[in-house]
Amino acid sequence: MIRVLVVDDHVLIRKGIVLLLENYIDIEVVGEASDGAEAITQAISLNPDVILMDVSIPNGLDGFTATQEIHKQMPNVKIIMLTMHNEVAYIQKAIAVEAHGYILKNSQGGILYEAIHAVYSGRIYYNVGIPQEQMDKLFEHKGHEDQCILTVREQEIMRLTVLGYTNIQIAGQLYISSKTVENHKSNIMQKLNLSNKAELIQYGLANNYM
Amino acid sequence: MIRVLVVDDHVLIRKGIVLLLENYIDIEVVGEASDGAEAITQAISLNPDVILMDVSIPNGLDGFTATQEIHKQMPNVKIIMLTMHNEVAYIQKAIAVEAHGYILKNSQGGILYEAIHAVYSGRIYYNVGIPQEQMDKLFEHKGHEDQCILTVREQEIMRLTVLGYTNIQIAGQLYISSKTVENHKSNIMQKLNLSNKAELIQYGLANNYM
DNA sequence: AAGCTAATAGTGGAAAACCCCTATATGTCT
DNA sequence: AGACATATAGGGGTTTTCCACTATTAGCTT
Repeated sequence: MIRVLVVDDHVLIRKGIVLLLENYIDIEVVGEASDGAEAITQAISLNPDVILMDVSIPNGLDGFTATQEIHKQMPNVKIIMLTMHNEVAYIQKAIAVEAHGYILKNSQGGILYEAIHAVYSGRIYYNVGIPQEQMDKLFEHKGHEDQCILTVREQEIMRLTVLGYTNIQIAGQLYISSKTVENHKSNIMQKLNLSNKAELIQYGLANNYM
Repeated sequence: MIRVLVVDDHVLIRKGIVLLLENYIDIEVVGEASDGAEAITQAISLNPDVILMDVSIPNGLDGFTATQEIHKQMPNVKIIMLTMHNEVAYIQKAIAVEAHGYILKNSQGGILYEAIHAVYSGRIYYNVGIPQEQMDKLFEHKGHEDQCILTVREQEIMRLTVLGYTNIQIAGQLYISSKTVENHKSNIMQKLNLSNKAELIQYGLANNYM
């Protein structure tokens, strides 16, 4: 019997997942939590085998941070990140906090079951919509890329880009050349493994560069 | 027996909702759809009593637009918007497209059941986290909505623009020409008296077009 | 029937962004 | 001293936006 804790702030979704898991006789949902803090206390008191952790839970403590914290306190618990985003930045973060699994909310129910069994057996299970070779790279870069932090200048560029300013406008505000702005942008994209402007913007929005 | 169609792009969530509804003997889930276009075809072929419609479904045709379209073709079908956002802008949109219900994904399961019964009986059921008086105002302003001067299409363009997509990407998502996207953008700028893209983006961000 | 709005699509030229490079100055760490 | 990171800037070519127009169709309203 695999004992599972389900963490998601949306009651409907949480209940749905719980019902889904009830179909499997070898899985038992032992608890639910709706935010990061609750996830941590529940993890400690229930000592589950596997935690299904939504990424975007509210109240400051997001799924990644909660995962890090739980890892520290209970190194044997396996954690699967559950998210709607299959963007590289999110996957990278999941790898950084050493989540054992990562699956999308638009996976089939069976995937969820597979993932739980995989991480329970000590395997890594990332079911994402990007090619395997790119995944390999992400895992390789894990060690020497502690947090993939942008420099102060890059953060400024990110912020102004999210706000819709053109390279020339940004250059004007920072008293530099628009070519330099271009370079910063492409450095940012490389660092974060983003492949186009939309991903850059959406990363910026998701990370409050506004 | 109330016949329900469930529309959500995330399989896990959709299956969860279906399982949740299976607990009620007077409700039957007759179909599922994962995007706006599918929702419309399913609605026509299945003729459900109630549609549970996620707001943020992909492929251009969002839940609001799909709702409008279904209203046109099948005026007797009741539609409940299902969303994670309790922001006024979304509620306003729901009222504008005359959705019969609006509930948050972090409602209890019972709320879902209540909402389905309410709209099936011809009532309006908005379960949102804002005070009643503000809701009343929103409903009052429905007719003479001087506030939201953007058309539904323009709102879509605005949203995708804020998210950083290029004209060509937006065109691809909405199955129109990039020239049309350009025109919508310039119409938006004229309507809102904005003079460049940065102002457009910042207006969009401030008004939750994300 | 005439007028209006929304949505669609086009032309053509100027401006800007994007992409792949190279390059320099200035730090800091080992 | 050498390696590395950061911030700066440019060349040159391709793609995309931006802008100011025109135009057509469908669906309303008066």
